[in-house]
Amino acid sequence: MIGEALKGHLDLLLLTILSEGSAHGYAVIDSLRQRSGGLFDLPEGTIYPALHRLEKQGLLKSRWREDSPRRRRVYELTTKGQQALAKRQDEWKIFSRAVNATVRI
Amino acid sequence: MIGEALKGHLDLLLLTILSEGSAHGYAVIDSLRQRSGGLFDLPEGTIYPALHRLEKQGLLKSRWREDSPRRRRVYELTTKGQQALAKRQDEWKIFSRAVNATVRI
DNA sequence: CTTGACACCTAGCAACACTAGGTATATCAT
DNA sequence: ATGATATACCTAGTGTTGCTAGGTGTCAAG
Repeated sequence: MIGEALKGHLDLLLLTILSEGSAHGYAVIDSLRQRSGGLFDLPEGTIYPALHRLEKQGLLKSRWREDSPRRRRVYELTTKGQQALAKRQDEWKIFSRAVNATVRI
Repeated sequence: MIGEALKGHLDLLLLTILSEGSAHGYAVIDSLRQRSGGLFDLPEGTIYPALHRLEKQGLLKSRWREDSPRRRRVYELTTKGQQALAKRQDEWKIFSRAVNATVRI
């Protein structure tokens, strides 16, 4: 990635992906890579702890999917997670606008 | 500020401010507050260490301005700092575009 | 049967913004 | 005079975070 740029914005990305349907960790990594045009090619050591953190905060809930050939932990947004997503979207808009205003782009 | 959102983007802001003329720390804080519409109201404990860091990296150079009533350390961009600014601007564009693409704003 | 993709996990690290304290000078109101 | 406020600088320590680097195990392809 680009240094420390992602810090503080990863939650928004994860919540966004999961707002469009439940998914397991590895699939989230793929989605992020595809939707960002390859920029967000994040290591597992970034994604898994982040998902655990979000679940701990009550924004996600997970279950083991046993019917698939491989064991997978599938995450989905909680109601609280949906509200958090809306808030993070607002914060991103405000933040990016403020950066653009400061940098004059 | 908004949590950890600023992390990794502060250098871009500081280099931008100083690219438009030399300034001392306190003035930089004011500029950031004004240009961001009040959002970037950053504490001195954020600004001063950041300026020191940038100077250590050779992107800024500073001198004590003695002719003003108060002692002030005035910073200005080096050539290396100008190049770094251009790079940070590119990175910000790429990053914000990728976030917007992922979030679909 | 070994290589690689899939799929999960975590301890420890490095970087960063920030808190909370400090020093000192100038200005303004009481 | 004097206390308060704004200006102007500094830094040790903290908390959060993304990432590195290691690990386990399954499955398909060569």
